[in-house]
Amino acid sequence: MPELPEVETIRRGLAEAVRGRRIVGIRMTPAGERLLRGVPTEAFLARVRGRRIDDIRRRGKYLLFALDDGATFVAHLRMTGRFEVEPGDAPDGPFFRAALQLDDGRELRWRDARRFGTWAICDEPAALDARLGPEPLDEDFTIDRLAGALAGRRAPIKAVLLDQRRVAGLGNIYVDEALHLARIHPRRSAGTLTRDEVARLHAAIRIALDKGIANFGTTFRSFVNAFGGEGRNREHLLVYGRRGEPCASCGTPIARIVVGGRGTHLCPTCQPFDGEGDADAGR
DNA sequence: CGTTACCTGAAA
DNA sequence: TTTCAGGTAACG
Repeated sequence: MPELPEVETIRRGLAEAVRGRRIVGIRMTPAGERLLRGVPTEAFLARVRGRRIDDIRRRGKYLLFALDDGATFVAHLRMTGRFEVEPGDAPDGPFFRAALQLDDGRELRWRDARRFGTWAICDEPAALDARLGPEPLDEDFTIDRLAGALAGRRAPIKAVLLDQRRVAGLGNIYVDEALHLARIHPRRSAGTLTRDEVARLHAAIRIALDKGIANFGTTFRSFVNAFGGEGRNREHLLVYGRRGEPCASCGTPIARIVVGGRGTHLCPTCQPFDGEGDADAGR
């Protein structure tokens, strides 16, 4: 479900709703235990009970709750995880797995149909940097930095952009959108991009992500913000989920192919496969 | 490097 | 009934 813009949207909502609150307890369902990946609920509770949430940050697609003892509660929503802040007496609703109880009677509730999401306590959140590439919206994400991440890679550009160690926060939707904006075919071998193409891609990544944030995220299935509201970026997408619809630039029907095992949307006219080999719009 | 597994619901 | 799903880690 969530890529950088969706996680950022949730982060902003959570910052508004729960910053400064203390965690007074936890509710964990049997299906929710998997969240902790083997850490006993009691051990997790011992780390968070009584702690004040001083800040909510984001790194890539991770949500980081800075606690008042210096520890960090790290959550990843994977495909279908949701965080919503609700009154403690509201119904749990579908896919409810766990909740952190707050000192004002509300709860930070976790719902996750597919149960891929994870919760952890981390004493050294900087360790995430070893596994994650640069933040694409930060100053230090330069054209050179992107060029370095792509250099020598033979994998399709789309696969490289989805690799969180190269650039953090991009997922299937925004990669397709960025490649379309940059007029680059998703199957182009990453290392073959010209300097001009890398520069276009660099700008396109930021445009696609900024737009997603400005529209409060893209809701295709399960994404909702911290208050249960849907994002409105879906109607602004240029290619993702628009198979068969005319390209806004040239009118050619948007194609859907598979790249790196992922459904991939592109305009075969605006994004010709001219980098190597022969044109291949279909497939 | 590509493929599979992890789960389960929703859509085709 | 079958296919697909916005993510990632673990395979071979």
